[in-house]
Amino acid sequence: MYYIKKCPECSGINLFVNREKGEVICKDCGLVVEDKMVEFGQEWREFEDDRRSDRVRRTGQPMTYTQFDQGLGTEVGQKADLFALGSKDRNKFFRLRKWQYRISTAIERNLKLALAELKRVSSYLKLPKSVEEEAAMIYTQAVQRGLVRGRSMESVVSGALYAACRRHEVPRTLDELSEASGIEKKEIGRTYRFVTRELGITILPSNPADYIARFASSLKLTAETQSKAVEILEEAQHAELTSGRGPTGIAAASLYVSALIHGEKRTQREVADVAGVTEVTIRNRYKELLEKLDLDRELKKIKKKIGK
DNA sequence: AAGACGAAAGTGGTTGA
DNA sequence: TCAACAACTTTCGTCTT
Repeated sequence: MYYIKKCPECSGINLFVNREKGEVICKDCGLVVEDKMVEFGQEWREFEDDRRSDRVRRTGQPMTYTQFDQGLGTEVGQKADLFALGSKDRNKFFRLRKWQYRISTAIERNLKLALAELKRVSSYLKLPKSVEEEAAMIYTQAVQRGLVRGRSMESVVSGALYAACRRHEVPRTLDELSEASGIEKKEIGRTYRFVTRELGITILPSNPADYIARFASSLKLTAETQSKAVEILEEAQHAELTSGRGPTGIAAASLYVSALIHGEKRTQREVADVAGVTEVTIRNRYKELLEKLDLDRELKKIKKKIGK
């Protein structure tokens, strides 16, 4: 086996190996560099001529939520079963099958459409397969619990994706989801909260550090600046400047300061744009950072250097 | 002229009575 | 269910480079 050191897509250095899923993910751009290294976690094999149903159900694997019926279908009987029934039971049989058909086709139709949309948005954002899979699972559960009723399918898809991103620590901002899906930001936020609450999905508060790599690369900042930003961030967390604040704002401010220190100045506007916050927020965080962590020293040093 | 800074008013969400 | 509240945004005027 060989090791990839740089992301072929964006040349980022933040490659992340997920052993369970057998994936290498670039944390900068979300590209799945290699997702078929080894198929971990799968004990299912094609054995000679077992009947399909036996095989499928022995372990329940492989099962994928990105297929509309998860690779498992349920049917009420086959035509052949009819011959075994009397006429009373035959009516019952037809009724049941009709209901089954109605319910399952409604859900399946919905899932087919929704999963197509989900894949579209996911590939637009270059999300790793594992995230897509998780989002599909969340969506499927949402449909089965009837949570889509009264909401647009697309918004639930976006909400599921957003939740999946958070859980996999490759967060995208609501703005990015919004751009990719064409759904309003607040709508995505609303359904996201609703769905996670109803399904009892717990989401850790997102860590600002997860955003740093991506923001830094779209601002074309060096690796040193990036790691300095992470340091600043950690200090900030230690000084309890982070709780209750929007993670993107903090990530943006850390990057801004770090860029100043390393003489790679970016304007507040540039940083604000990639982070999806306003300059004002950056200023506020920035001010707090300067007050609490005496970064003044470092900044003054830099100023002197430039002054020469 | 562009960027940085800060004040003031508005928005949407959370919380606690 | 409503009001208070904190974070964040929008807008705009002023200062700095």
